[in-house]
Amino acid sequence: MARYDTRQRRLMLAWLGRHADELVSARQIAGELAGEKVSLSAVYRNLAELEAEGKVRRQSRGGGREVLYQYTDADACRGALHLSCKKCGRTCHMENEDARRLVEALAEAEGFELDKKDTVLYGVCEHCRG
Amino acid sequence: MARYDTRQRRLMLAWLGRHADELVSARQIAGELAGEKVSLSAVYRNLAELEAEGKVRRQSRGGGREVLYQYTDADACRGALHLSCKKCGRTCHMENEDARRLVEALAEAEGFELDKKDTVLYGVCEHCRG
DNA sequence: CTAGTTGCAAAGAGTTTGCATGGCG
DNA sequence: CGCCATGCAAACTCTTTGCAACTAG
Repeated sequence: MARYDTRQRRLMLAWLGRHADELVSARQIAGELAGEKVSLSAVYRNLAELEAEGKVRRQSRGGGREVLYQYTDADACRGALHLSCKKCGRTCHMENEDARRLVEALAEAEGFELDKKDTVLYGVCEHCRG
Repeated sequence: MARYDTRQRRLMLAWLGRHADELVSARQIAGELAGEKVSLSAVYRNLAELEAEGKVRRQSRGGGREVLYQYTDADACRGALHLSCKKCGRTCHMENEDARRLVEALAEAEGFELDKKDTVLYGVCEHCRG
């Protein structure tokens, strides 16, 4: 995957880098890069590839009415729980120790085995609460 | 909304009642009721109405690749956290007291204000763990 | 030169909508 | 009878795919 370093891929990664951890739609990315002549299909194909590589996470909002992509550092995600802020759209990672404790408490109280990589907690982040 | 009591609506509610708390797709519902001559558009329109009434929750799986509906008792959902089982597809409600504690712990540890009605925790339920 | 990538347009899947018809009250 | 709901097909949106042209290595 991603064997060639193309102009489109480079532009996309550059844009994503400037918007790391934000939730953005495919259309939005294509719109931003339209001036640079990057087609919508290239955006979709590269997003799929980045998702397979674990560099992009795909998630939805509004019960599936909106599909959004998020460029993240894969390492920061390992074993972390995702907290998505409804105000600023950013995602923070719950610290591993806290996450582990939460998962444990859930297993004990409800007998429910939480899958961290599939769940996203929605709410308002520390920064936006001020 | 739902001012008339139609045959289609009655059939849909009956079927949903038999599958309460399960995650089902619109297509699946329409398929089950196809023999009863209920059109796909009626299914969609009634689902939208039920969602507006708070009797059906819409949620997605696989980052938006799948949109599923869930018929729930609105009262049981008040203030509860949803736990969705990836194996049996059922949703259980986390007890209020436990949910409250979790929300509090999250606020304290991460400064994150969890929105219960928007988040769904994925994993494996007590029953399926055996 | 060879193989991965792109662009475009067509194909798909899922969902919504317009309009005439049908059915509840 | 009046108005809401339904069915059907067309319209839409988002995403994927086929294929010829292009380009990185």
